Amino acid sequence: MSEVSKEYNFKQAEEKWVSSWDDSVYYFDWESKKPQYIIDTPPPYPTGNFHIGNALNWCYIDFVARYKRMQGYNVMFPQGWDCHGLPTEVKVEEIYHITKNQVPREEFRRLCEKLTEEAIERFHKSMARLGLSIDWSNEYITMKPEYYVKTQRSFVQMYRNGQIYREDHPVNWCPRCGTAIAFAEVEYDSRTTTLNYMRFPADEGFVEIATTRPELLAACVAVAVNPEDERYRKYIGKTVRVPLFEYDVPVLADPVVDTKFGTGVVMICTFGDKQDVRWWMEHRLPLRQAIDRNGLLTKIAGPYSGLSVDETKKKIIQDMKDREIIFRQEPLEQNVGLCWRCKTPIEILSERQWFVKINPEEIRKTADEILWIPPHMQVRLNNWVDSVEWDWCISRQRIFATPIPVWYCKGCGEVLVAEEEWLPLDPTQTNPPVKCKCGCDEFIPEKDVLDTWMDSSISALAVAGWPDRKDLRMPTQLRPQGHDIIRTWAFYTILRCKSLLGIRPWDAILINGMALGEDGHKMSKSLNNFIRPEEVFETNGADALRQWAAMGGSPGNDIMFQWKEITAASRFQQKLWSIFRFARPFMAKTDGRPGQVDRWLLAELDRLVLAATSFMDNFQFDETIKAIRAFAWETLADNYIELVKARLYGPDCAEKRAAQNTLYTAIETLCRLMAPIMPFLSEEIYHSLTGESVHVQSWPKPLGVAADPAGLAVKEIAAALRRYKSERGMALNSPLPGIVVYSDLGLETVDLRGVANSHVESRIGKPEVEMKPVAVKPQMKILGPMFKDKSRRIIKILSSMDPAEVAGQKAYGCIKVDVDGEAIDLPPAAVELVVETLSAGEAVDVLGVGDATVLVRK
RNA sequence: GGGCCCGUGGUCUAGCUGGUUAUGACAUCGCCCUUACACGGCGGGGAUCACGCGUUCAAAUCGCGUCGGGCCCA
Repeated sequence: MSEVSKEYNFKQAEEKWVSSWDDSVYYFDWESKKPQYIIDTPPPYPTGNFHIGNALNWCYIDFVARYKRMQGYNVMFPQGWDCHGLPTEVKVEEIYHITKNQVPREEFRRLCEKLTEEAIERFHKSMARLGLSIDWSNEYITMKPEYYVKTQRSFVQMYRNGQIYREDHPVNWCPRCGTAIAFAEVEYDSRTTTLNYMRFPADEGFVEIATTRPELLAACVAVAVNPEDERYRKYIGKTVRVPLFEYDVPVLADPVVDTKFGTGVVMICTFGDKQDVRWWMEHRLPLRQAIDRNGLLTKIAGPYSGLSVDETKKKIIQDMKDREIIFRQEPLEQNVGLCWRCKTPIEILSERQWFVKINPEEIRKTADEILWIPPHMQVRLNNWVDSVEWDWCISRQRIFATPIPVWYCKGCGEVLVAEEEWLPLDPTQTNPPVKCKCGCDEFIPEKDVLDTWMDSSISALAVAGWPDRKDLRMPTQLRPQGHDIIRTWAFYTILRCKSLLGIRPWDAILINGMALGEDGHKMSKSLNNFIRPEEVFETNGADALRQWAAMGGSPGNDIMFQWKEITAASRFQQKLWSIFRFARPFMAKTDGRPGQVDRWLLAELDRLVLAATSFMDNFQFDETIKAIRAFAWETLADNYIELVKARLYGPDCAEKRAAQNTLYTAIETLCRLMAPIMPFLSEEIYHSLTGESVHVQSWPKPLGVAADPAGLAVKEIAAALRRYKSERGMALNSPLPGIVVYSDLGLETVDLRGVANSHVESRIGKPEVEMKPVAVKPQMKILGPMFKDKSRRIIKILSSMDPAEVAGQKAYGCIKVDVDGEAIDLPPAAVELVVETLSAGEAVDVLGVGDATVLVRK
């Protein structure tokens, strides 16, 4: 038998298994008769590196995937890459010092693809090192034609179904990125701006208006007042004159106008903010676009045209001050919409864009069919759905994204949407194979591309075999994701799946929290609280990081990265290793009939199996790992192994074989229970024990061993004897002069001898010592429901009674109490007694352990 | 301004469909090198479960309010 090192060499073991495991055992089997379990895994954005937050998310997924596989499911744990989008474009522009328009489209796209491929390679390495059981036969890469053909087909189908349309509509616009963005991509930040008070000439005198955006003066299409506002009632229906630009706009009445803000008169521009859009639509106002796609003022801004928003603001304020149009200014805290990517303030422009219809009712109903873990996360989705005002703008004026498969006829302007069989294609590279209805065969390609969420929101469909497989596997079983993308990825996926197939995308959605740094803040490089998974792989290994993820608490909670958790995880691994090292020479599958102590251990093991199964079924990974640790460390190592050591060291006999067999069963089962959370150490031990991989084994089932109270009693007596020695300063291996154990259970003494290091006698019954009841402990659990409001009185009376008297009555089967003259009978279970054992002989110590009594000769 | 989550020993955390002595980890104190493990063993100390009111025989757990922290949205 080869040497087993004293310390568990996690690095050597983990690296060995990473390079020798055969990934094909994790492949989804499309032909299998087993029940399917498809996980709609997040396709990460391949920029930068795999970070701790990813690791947390993927640990959850891997726990579930491995567990379900062992439970006999045909599991699919696919891995996608959400490649397209602005961050990669921006990175390419940085690296090559170019802008997207300085190189041909195809060239720019190629540079983006190259950068993405490199990132995917890095992610692959980290993921393998973390021990993820990914099904690489189901990898998808959204920038590849094999995937984006699906995105394009989904576009075409939704267009034909009337769920996608093209229209002039206000959109959020990022002037820096030069593209439209969706609301989900707008974030808000509080900034101090200036509220400018200015005078608009009216028929009689002036109307005073307060605005934060004087640079939009040329876009003013109306002013509005509250109809209840006495001050301005006379102006309603009349016009006022826009200063500087000298044209008239109507004065509208709208109850939304806040009479207490500014002067109570608001300028409506197209468009300063979302509220302007609402008013513009409601009152059917004209459009005056003063800002263009580059964030510069248009020609309607007269002298300011061609200037940026900031320049205009400065200049126009000065001009209006000079002419005494602006008569007052004050600072104001205001929330500004920013582009999520580059933090540039967004503008709202009216643009001809492509939109996906949003039906809030349908999304809410579909979300109700999904199991949300934890449930309150569904509220976040509902809040978002309720706040949606416009349809989803899906066209982007960028390059690195899925092309919109559309052309416009040069002759008649007719929109030509590609047929599904023509796909995949890029209209800027390919002409349609048909002529337009008008006979013209010249087309203008659609240069806009699709929002990246159009790619990733069909991930569930794509992995389940849509659109080509006849045996489409929808709905999938699980969507794991973070709570930060509920309003985007979860929302869009539900929307698209419902629109395309009319069903829910998943049976359940499991939300993980964010990984926080040790200081409790979100991990970021700028806060210097950033830990890379690779660091942990080096110092403590992947299993330790996985245990941290499991220990983090209930799903959905943000969890802090803590080195002490990693250290604790490593210690547990070392403990398991020591257990294995000790047990290895003894473990064997033999015929020994289990004794009382063995049966106790096996019953505890059954309890662990049942608990772990229920925890895993409910995604309570923290409870699972805690239960495993408690069993391995306390039950198995500190109690069972200490008890059976003497038997194992002794010569071959039935009792020894029973212990050998029990030890084998316990460790073999433990490995299978640990396999989803600690795949490396479990494999290391299991493989050495059986020669097989633990990852193709089944999840343990209880053996059906009934708990034997005698085994538990022996374990407790052993603990009491160890304590007895410890308290008297005796070495734990020093012999006690002699022990007699009294119990009605007929206790086996074989293991007590090893603990006492002396002869142990077991007798039935009670010893000749006085057992004196000294206190009565009322059992509220029983008394409360039985006697309700009387229970408080009963407790008082019980505590005033002689404990010996109560003990006597309890033994008799009924405790009589007198409550204010009323005689009440209590069941024996209503009280427990605290018993003090008094030594009768002079040379004996008496230990009361449960129902057993131990006499220790002095 | 609205919604959601959270506030438990020094630190982090479990429990929260109400019912013995409130879970675990780390830290801390005492004793112990007992032939798997000192990254160990045995034992101990440490919590008015944020605060207030209420419901109840009984509240960390349910309700209302206050304060504090976080997230999402306007």
